[in-house]
Amino acid sequence: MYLANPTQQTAVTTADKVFEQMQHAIVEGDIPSGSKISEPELAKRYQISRSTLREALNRLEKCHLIERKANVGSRVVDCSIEGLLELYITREALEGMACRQAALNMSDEEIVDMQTMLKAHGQTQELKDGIAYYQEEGDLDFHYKVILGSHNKQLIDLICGQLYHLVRMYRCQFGMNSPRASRAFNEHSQIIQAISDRDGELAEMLMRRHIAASRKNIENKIAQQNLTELNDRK
Amino acid sequence: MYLANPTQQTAVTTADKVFEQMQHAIVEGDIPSGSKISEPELAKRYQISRSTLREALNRLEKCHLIERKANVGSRVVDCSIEGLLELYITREALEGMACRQAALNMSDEEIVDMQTMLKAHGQTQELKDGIAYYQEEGDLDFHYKVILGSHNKQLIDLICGQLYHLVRMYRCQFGMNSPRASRAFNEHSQIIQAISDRDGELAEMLMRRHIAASRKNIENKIAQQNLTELNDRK
DNA sequence: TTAAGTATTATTGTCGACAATTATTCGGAA
DNA sequence: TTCCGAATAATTGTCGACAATAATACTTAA
Repeated sequence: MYLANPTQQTAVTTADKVFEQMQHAIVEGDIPSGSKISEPELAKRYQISRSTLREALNRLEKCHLIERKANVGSRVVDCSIEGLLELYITREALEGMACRQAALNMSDEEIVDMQTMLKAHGQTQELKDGIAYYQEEGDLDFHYKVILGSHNKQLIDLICGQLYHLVRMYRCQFGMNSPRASRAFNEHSQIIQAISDRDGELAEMLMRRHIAASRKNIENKIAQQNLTELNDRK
Repeated sequence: MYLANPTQQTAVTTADKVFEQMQHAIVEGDIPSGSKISEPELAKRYQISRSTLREALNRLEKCHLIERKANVGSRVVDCSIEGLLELYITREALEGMACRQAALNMSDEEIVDMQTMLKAHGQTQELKDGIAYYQEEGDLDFHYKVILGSHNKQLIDLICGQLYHLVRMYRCQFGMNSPRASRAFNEHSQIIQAISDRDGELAEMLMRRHIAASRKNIENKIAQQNLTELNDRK
């Protein structure tokens, strides 16, 4: 199942609904990464006029899932390794700062809530160890809670409203579930500890390491994957 | 005069042109911060249909200059002090990281170019000391060069394509030209030094301090301004 | 056969009108 | 007078058609 991000407001207009559908389709690769978007075709497929389709396309462009060129058309962004690494660099900067702000601005209730989640998360992990999926959901939940805890609208909008759609897209398309389950759990624990200690500096540092570790893990996986492909060809 | 940001591609379609005009108007306060946007009225003013106006509005929304609510309409974002501080927090995170990446990724030519700019900048400052305006332009030029030097599309797009429109808006509307002319120059020098030393860690740290100092300077100005207003009322 | 230029087709951009939703005004009852 | 509700007006969302631009196919000349 798809995890809705918490900043997304409920779709009211039909353009909103089509936007959400296309968002799913792009994130999960049903509309392939890098492919050109034909307005007439998609308008017909979703049974709407081109105007409302274009409205939906504008929102997709806003969260960096498609790119438009004037008088030429739209393409789905393509998932390159460079793009993935750039995304993680950006996450490191933004989520690191969000974590620092969370340590300063989170309410006590929010912190308790997060600790509760972590506990539940730990139990789930013990039960379904190896089953990556819930871990992934838990990971996203955790990150969302920290970001929202920053109480900084600018940060929240940039990360949840824009970056995380791309994050989910890369996770889907590169098949990167279940990264470092147990280590991630420990790292989450440390971060929550720093936040409840109101230690912004440490919180930022730990979050940055957490994301950097995730990035390096991905780099390794990709390198390993390339190696396997190389061997298969022989 | 208005300083175009370097990532903005030349306007080709009429929606683009209207977008640019409205962008100016909003940044400079001709369309007041916080005011509601009437689609029929603006379409008439710019002599275009509502469709192309809405296209322009979508781009304004993309760079966070207006906000839309379904079935209700658009408003120009309002410039609050909290918003300004949140913006600077975000800048600190993103530009700090951009600066680190610039230290790693900038070409030698780019570095030379930036050093040349700094030198010219210093002479201008000596000549027109006290005249804030050129200083401001120089400041933006410097920041743009560092950001572009990161060679990270994600960072470049987020900062130049989105944040900096808001930065310019706040600068205009709060009348914050000429902040800390001589100190800023020294800070810029140090940053360039760190970049040419390829010391990413130091470069990030210095850029973060530079922006944080700017933020604190603004906080002081606002506090002082409030104090003056309080005295005037007596 | 290849290359360039032109004609054709298809796609995107723009327009004005209608439908659906929200805001406002007006009237009546407490 | 004040508050609530219905009718009206205004605004936003959606639609289909036309205009302008880009991509494709075809023709012709070297």
